[in-house]
Amino acid sequence: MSDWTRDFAILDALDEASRAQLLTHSHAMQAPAGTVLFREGSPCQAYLFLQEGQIRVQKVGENGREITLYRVENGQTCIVTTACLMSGNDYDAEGVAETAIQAQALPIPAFRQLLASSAAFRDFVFRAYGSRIADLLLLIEEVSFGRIDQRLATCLLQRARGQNVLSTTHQELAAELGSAREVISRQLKEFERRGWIRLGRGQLQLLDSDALQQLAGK
Amino acid sequence: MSDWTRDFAILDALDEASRAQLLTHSHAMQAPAGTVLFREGSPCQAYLFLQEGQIRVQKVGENGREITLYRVENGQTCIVTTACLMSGNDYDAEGVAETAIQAQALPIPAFRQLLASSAAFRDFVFRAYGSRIADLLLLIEEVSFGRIDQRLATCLLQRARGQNVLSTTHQELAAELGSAREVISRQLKEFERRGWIRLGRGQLQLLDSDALQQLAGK
DNA sequence: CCGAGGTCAGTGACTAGGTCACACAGCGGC
DNA sequence: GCCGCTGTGTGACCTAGTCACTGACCTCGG
Repeated sequence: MSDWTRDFAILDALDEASRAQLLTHSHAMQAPAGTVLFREGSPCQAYLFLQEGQIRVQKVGENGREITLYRVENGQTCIVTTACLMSGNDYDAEGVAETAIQAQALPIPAFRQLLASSAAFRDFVFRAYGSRIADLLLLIEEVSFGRIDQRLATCLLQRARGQNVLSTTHQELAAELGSAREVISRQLKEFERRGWIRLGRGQLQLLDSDALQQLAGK
Repeated sequence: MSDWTRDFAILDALDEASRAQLLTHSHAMQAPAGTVLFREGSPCQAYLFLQEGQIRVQKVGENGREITLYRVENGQTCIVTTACLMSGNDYDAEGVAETAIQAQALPIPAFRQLLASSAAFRDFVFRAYGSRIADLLLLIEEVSFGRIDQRLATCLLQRARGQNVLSTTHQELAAELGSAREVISRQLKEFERRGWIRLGRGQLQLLDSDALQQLAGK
């Protein structure tokens, strides 16, 4: 068994006994892209350390509209899972693997035990948890008070990550922002009219990132 | 010093040593109604057990619009505070005493120490924390996908708590829901037109709670 | 190669909700 | 009574979401 804990920078401070516990009690798991890892109402069984891939956590409304709450990436853990573990409630959001994923799962009893025995582990868990709450509050602020064009611009820049072509559908962007496909289509059309982007089926090219940046940062 | 820990049902399971620690390290504090307990950017210094009164935690947008995130009531603790304590970040929301409050404050070092030494204390903290996350997710869902008339109806019933007259302004209701005063005024007018409520300056009377209930529960 | 069916995007008409500007009513203090 | 403050009402306008429908492109099977 390789010592995957070394890949989690924040576990550096972990004492050797706790590290050993973590290694013996956790088990590797993987899932292909598209797997629904949990949905609303599922019970929560293990604490997850994500080693490879990306998980999108979202809320789905009755009318079918979706909104992405946050993403879990390499070396992170899932806050909703943590919340469920700690409160003992079922999941109240949905988690989907966006790419193939590779993770380590730590079952509840071992999780509780480690939480009790290791200050460093507690610190890791809490720090991750606390900073995600901040993200959720920010999301509430944006959804409540933000403009959709601004949020869309931000979203495009985030997804592009320096690249200037990104492959995605209007529907996906809408689900990301909790908006409707038509609204996104119209906004993108407007961006194109202004010469900021070029639209294509299933993809879109950034022509003027600076303009987007300026809109996003307003 | 009276043993206020007895007032917190969930602290029942606390062992005597931890209880004694809690008592010696915490100090009483109070504040009159309207006090701003913390705002965005304030550092967080203590874990709070609210003994008396009510705290509203809200986000304030740039344009001055507000939205209530949740309330802390008798015998509860403040999740954002917990999050800040655990992650070490500053507050990213604002807390206002809605009534005069009486609380016990537990400074960070003692908080961390108790978290380390007492499983029961950990359980208390986590359980409170986890269930509040669920509230936040629900709020995101409502703000993103919910209808304002429905949310307003729910809000009226909650505030009324069985009474049929409640004293509040349209502005306050708007701040509660993260909406605009005019929107709330118009909705209330519509409710009145339907004979569900009667409007008065600074107050409002519920005439047909059942109708509101039905709208709220749809 | 062609057509069927699926996915993706575009569009007009309409509704819900938020913004702005302003009028006016109730109410307390002088 | 008059002033000034707070709370409410309202019309015009704008942004965002909904609904219904069209057409473009893509793949796959015949």
